[in-house]
Amino acid sequence: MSPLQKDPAKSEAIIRAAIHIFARDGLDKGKIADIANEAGIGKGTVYEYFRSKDEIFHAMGDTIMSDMIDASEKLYSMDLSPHDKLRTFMRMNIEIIFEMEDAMLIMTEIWAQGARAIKHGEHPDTTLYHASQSMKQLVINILRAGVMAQEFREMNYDGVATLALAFIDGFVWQFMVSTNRPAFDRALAEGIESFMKGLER
Amino acid sequence: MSPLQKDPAKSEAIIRAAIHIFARDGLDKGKIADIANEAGIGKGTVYEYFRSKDEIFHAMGDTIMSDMIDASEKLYSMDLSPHDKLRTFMRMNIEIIFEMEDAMLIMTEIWAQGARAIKHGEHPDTTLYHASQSMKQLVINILRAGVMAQEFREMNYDGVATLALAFIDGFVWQFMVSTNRPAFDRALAEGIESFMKGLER
DNA sequence: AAAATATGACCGAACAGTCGGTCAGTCAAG
DNA sequence: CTTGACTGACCGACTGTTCGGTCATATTTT
Repeated sequence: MSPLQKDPAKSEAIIRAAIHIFARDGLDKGKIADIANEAGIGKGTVYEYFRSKDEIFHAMGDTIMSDMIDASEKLYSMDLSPHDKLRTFMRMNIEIIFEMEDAMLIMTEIWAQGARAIKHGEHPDTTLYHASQSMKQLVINILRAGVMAQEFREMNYDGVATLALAFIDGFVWQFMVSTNRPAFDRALAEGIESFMKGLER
Repeated sequence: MSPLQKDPAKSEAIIRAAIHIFARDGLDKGKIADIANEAGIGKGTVYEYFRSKDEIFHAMGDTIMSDMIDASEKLYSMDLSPHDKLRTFMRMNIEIIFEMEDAMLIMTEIWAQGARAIKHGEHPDTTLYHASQSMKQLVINILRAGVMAQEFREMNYDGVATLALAFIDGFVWQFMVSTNRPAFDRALAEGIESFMKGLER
């Protein structure tokens, strides 16, 4: 289950290649052969580092999510008023996700798989679940600080945090099929303002 | 390209079966044989009605999107104040999408495919594109009426409409991996209130 | 130092399972 | 008898995984 040992640099190269290939071709259509090729190694070698295609999915998901959480936590620890922190958090999160274009497409598929697993009564991928919980907690902390500081109105924290995350997800989502970048930027600015306005006292 | 003729009832049965099977197993893993079986016909007969698996995807996408737009337009034509109409529109849209659980999972994959197509410089599935445009237009119409009636503040319509749709998408999205229905309902109520508050004059 | 030996990372040809799509034949209707 | 809807056994392309063998490097022996 845990990644096999050997050269960790090669293991990373495989993950990097996998992210590129799977984003381009999809989780099912992406071929191990192409990943090996992109990583500059033989097909057989991939199996020296990962037991199966599925294990690559998981390792890839872990990498992506921890990158995302790291970036969020960096934002979170910036020294800003709750108001500015939340505004920045949302804008930058969207931009980070957007820059990780490849990762974004993969997360979409993994998320869909998770939803399917839940429908089947199975356990969803726990990495994904924990990541989204920890993102929500970050937002709740900002909101709570804002209410303390009397910058925001009283609110149901969980509800507003869900709104904020829904907003982030949804915007990225919409963006994926948007070809008009300037219009998107304007929409984002207005969207954030409108959201912030809903938090005023 | 257009669906072959013959018995239209059977054609619909195939689409219905396809929606169920593809939602359960994913677009790639879903087997034609299973669809045929679920529709109560032989595998070969499927190919009397559709030329390929891909043509089934398209027909299925068309069916789902037109169902969704029909439902939205019904909401849109209700006789309510802009304020109530928007609130209702958002809540009911989320509930509609949520009830079409199978469709939701399929749309996710089709959307991801569209995003991939755009990245490749190809044309995305036009059905999806037009559908999302027409949803946005519906929201813009409501917003504009609200500003006319002095119920809403002045705003950038496109931006706020994008926010509203992002909110709907994102909420559904979050919900797909949520197992706690009551908490979700509370979050939804708070989310909508917060959103509406952002539109006040 | 040089030769002999051992190690294990690396490789890609071959294998085996899976499905989308085909088609020769069956069957029912007119 | 003719037509055409229907069927499922079959084909072949595709690709995840395996595995026997290669080779660069490290270690031991002489």
